[in-house]
Amino acid sequence: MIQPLDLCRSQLPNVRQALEQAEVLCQQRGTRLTDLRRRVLEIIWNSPAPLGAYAILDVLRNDGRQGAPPTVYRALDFLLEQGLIHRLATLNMFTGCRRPDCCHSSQFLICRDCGQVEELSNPAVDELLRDEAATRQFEVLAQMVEVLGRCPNCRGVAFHAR
Amino acid sequence: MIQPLDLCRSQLPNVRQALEQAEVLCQQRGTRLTDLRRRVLEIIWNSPAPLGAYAILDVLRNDGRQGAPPTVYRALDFLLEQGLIHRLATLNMFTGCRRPDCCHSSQFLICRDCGQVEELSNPAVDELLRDEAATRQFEVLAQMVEVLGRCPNCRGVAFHAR
DNA sequence: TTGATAAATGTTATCTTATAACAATTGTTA
DNA sequence: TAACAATTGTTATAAGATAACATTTATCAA
Ligand SMILES: [Zn+2]
Ligand SMILES: [Zn+2]
Ligand SMILES: [Zn+2]
Ligand SMILES: [Zn+2]
Repeated sequence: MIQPLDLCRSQLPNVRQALEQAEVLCQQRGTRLTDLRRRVLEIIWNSPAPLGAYAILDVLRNDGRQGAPPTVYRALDFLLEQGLIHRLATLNMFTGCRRPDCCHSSQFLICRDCGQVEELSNPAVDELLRDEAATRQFEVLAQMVEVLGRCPNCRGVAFHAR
Repeated sequence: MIQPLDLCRSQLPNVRQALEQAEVLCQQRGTRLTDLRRRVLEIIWNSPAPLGAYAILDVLRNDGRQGAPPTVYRALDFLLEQGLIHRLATLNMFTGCRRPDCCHSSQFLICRDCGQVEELSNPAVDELLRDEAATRQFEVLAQMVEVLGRCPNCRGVAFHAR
């Protein structure tokens, strides 16, 4: 069976890098990046666009592995806890974190057409929201900032456009 | 049957105001705020915390009205289109818009404990995100900014705390 | 090495959120 | 009043997520 997307073990350089970094981080933290968890992370990184839990499950089953939704969601929970992936609330999907080494608040540019996601980490956004919260004596626990739109590719922005 | 929350036609001043404003806006726009749509808006405004679609459906059925999920979702779609309500992606819930008259991007402070929501509309946040997007030639279609945390009440912030 | 314990995964069932498809009703206009 | 469009009712189902318990695997002390 041929996969429509390249979700097999293609091992693009950035994917290998992400996996290696995850390995190191988990070792440092004393947490266990098991086969299943590593594979889920790999599936997410191999996808050009964020994936939903059930899409991940499909790939796992294609691997020949047994599993049901909890299998995937537990792996995702671990990866979220470790900051190795992010959940996109507007899409109910998951995407690999570009900076899993440092705790950060991020903003996402999500292309409506091709699904590609860009992860930003602009401290000014974070500060602005913290200021607004502080003014109202509101304690911030988490931020979700997602911008939906169209990426340059899907807009057909000319190559020479500065 | 007694309602746990005050979701009946309590007609708090701000609720009445919101409904009247919705009426006016729809008239100006030539859109139809039908009984069902008005009632759904009223249910949302009567609730101290945002409501899910199925919670709204429960109230409608308590009204003695017939209905199924599509009944509610269609009304919600209309209210969203008209900018009379917002959808909170992190909660899958809906809350009344505080400024339905003018198009705006908003930020939400959502209390994890009591569910209360504060709607902000800080243009600086909007601009910052637009700038980031523009830098990357990304066309912005919608923004979702939700801050999860704890409100002053739930933190037990002292009354005299400046 | 073995037994006890904790952690991770498998499995079944169920819950929540959302939509597709089509029928019936209501409103609008010619 | 007939024709048409918009709204609502109805049934069924898709999609996302979790609860509860069984089984397996890893860890560690004896
Ligand atoms: Zn990140
Ligand atoms: Zn795109
Ligand atoms: Zn608003
Ligand atoms: Zn609170």
